[in-house]
Amino acid sequence: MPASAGVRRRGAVRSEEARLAVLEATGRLFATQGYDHLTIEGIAAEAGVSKQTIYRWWSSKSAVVADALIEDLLLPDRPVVPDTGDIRADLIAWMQDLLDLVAQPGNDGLVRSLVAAACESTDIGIRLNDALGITATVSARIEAAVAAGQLPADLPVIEFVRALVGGFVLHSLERSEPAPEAAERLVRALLH
Amino acid sequence: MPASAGVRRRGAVRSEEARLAVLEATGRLFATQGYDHLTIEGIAAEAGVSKQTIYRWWSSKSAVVADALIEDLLLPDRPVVPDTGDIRADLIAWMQDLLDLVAQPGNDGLVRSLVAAACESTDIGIRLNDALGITATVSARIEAAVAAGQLPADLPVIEFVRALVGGFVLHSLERSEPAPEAAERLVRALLH
Amino acid sequence: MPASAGVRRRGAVRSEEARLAVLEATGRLFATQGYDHLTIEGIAAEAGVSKQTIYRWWSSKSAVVADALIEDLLLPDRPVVPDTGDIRADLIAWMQDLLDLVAQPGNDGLVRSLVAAACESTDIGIRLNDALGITATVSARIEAAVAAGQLPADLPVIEFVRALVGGFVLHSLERSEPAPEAAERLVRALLH
Amino acid sequence: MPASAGVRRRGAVRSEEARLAVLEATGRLFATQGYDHLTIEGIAAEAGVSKQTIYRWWSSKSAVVADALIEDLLLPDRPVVPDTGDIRADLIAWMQDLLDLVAQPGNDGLVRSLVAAACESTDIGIRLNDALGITATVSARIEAAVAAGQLPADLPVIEFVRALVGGFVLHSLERSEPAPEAAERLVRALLH
DNA sequence: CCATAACCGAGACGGTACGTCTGGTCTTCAA
DNA sequence: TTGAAGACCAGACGTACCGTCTCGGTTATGG
Repeated sequence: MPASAGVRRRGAVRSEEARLAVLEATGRLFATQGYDHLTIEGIAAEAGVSKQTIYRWWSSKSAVVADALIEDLLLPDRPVVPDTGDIRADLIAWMQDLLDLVAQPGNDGLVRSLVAAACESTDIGIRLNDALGITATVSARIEAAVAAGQLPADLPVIEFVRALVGGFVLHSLERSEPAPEAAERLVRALLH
Repeated sequence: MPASAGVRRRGAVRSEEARLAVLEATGRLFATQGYDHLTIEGIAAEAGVSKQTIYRWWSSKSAVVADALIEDLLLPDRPVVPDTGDIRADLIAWMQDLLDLVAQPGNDGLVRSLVAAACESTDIGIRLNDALGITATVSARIEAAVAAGQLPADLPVIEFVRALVGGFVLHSLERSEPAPEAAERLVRALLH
Repeated sequence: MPASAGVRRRGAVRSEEARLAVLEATGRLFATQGYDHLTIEGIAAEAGVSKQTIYRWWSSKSAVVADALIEDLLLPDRPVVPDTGDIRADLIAWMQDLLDLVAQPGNDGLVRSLVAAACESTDIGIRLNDALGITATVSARIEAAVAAGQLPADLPVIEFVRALVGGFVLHSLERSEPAPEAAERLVRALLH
Repeated sequence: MPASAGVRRRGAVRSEEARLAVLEATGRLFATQGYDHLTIEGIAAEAGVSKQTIYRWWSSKSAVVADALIEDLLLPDRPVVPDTGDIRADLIAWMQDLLDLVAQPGNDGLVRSLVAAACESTDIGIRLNDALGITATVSARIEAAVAAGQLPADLPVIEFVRALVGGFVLHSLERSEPAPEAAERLVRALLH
């Protein structure tokens, strides 16, 4: 029995159209301007929505971004972790895809923006992992490799993934020139 | 006579007093308010300096912070990497010191602020590593361990350090509760 | 159905309270500081209003002053032109009242400020005459005198008034000491 | 050689070159930008002179302008009052020349600028009359006309001139369109 | 079939900080 | 000692957003 339905309160219902317009506008502006140049007024204008409508449903800029993140409107085309059975080769390939992605013109500030957003908001920090599919996908592959005996049984998987992604993030923050062997070296630092 | 001195240009010389006052004010405010609540006007007021003097010598907030960073005015008391001969134990101890440092009240947002600053500015991103003494000290210890045969000869040292610090940074961004074995697990993820 | 109402534009309506606070603050500051020491920030602070509210409705300092002028908030107590039937005596009396007004302490720079304002802004220049009541009141008296045969039938009234007030203004700009017969001499220069 | 010169004080003497450069630069900028957009820094730059050199010798912007005025660098080509024996015709002609002068493109703000300068500075206000040649030339003509019996013997000459010029000034401040009979009407307002 | 209540757009409001500009003072160097 | 150069403090400029609020208008229940 859906007791939850309860007394449906009177009045107009939340406009799904407005909700989506806001999140999509956020995605567009995030891609072009980056996180810190994102403004509530800018989102409202881009979405054709009033500021009040945003403030009614989200508490802050970072909350809007966090929502856009879990709706998959910020990073539409994420690389997936391949599965060839060779964990080392798979991680290198995945790392390379990530490096290629951020090396593409227009994606310069993508990592920086995401990290900046994570710095401002606990929510984003937490969801970043989830939304990136990191925990879900990579961790699963790592655990499979552990089970297959390719990696030590007592490997702290979460920390391993964190180190891998963290290495990638710091590399991006340094804006190092894209070295061809960067992916291979990073993985080798962890799997030696 | 040192002709190298060249033609010293005329006019009053830059006030070292003002320069230091700005950087020290930046350090104080950074500690108390964090990077994003830092304002040029606030720094000017705290330093007893006019805004124009800041804009004359620095191009942006992040440039000021970058300078304060390399003058060691942002993180006065950084943990040092111990050297007992056991590289694993040393890294764990160092990691633990770092975790303890950011766990102290008032240092909550320290890592977040630094990373946020690094997101905004290439300079800060680059100098963050240098200024943290990471490259200098940790790398030296790692290389010594490689030379001593404790670590593989072909270990990519830079990437190793990046993964270690990156893991620490992501851990901080997630605001995970401080687990007692966090340091040990992170190091074990890399040295397995 | 009141079709006349038209499409009343949506959104909050302009705050009459804020509008008046700005103009009254302008009047107060104009009296104490004069036109050129008047600042938008000063007006905003005095009025308890944000700068943006001023910039939203007025294009410049002079526009604010022009508005304060036509709302009669700059020169609250202006002398009126008497009407005894003797046009010469009336003009002398009025001139004397004006001279006395600007001779009062605190009113030193009043004329200078008004003229300075008129120099900067076409609007103020035009409204200055209107607002001073010059055109309306004095011109009417002159025309009555013309009709009564006290003055020539072809007297260019506008130019006559302009010369009278202009003489007064130049006298004020010269900061001449207040001569007792100044009013009488000025009128006699015109009515000889 | 005048021994009276006494003990010529030591050190370099004031540079006449710099003094003139400042006044000429002031004249140029005054013509192009008007009084209120004139800045000390702008004059210094235009003159190739340091700010300090200006502040050492003049107390304010208006003092520089006042000096430029009496050196005849602000209004190089002033109309002169003709002398045909017919005082009415002469004044009309002179008035017309003045109106034509300010009607020329580029001279739009000339009167406004001068009056604005006079508003700021007593010195300028006083010298304006002198420098305009008003007192010297016009007054002489008026007095001659009085002596010739063309004007009443008891005419207050100073006030008469003031009314004439004041009428012209107010006319300019109003930015009225240039009427062909403006000069004639203004003079007729005074000589009726 | 209203009345109520919550929605929506628009946009005004008091604020904070921005980055620029000018003013007036000062310090340093060269002549 | 002067003039040129230019750093310094001070503070106003006009702009951009912030987060809150008040409007007039639009749905959707529920009495």
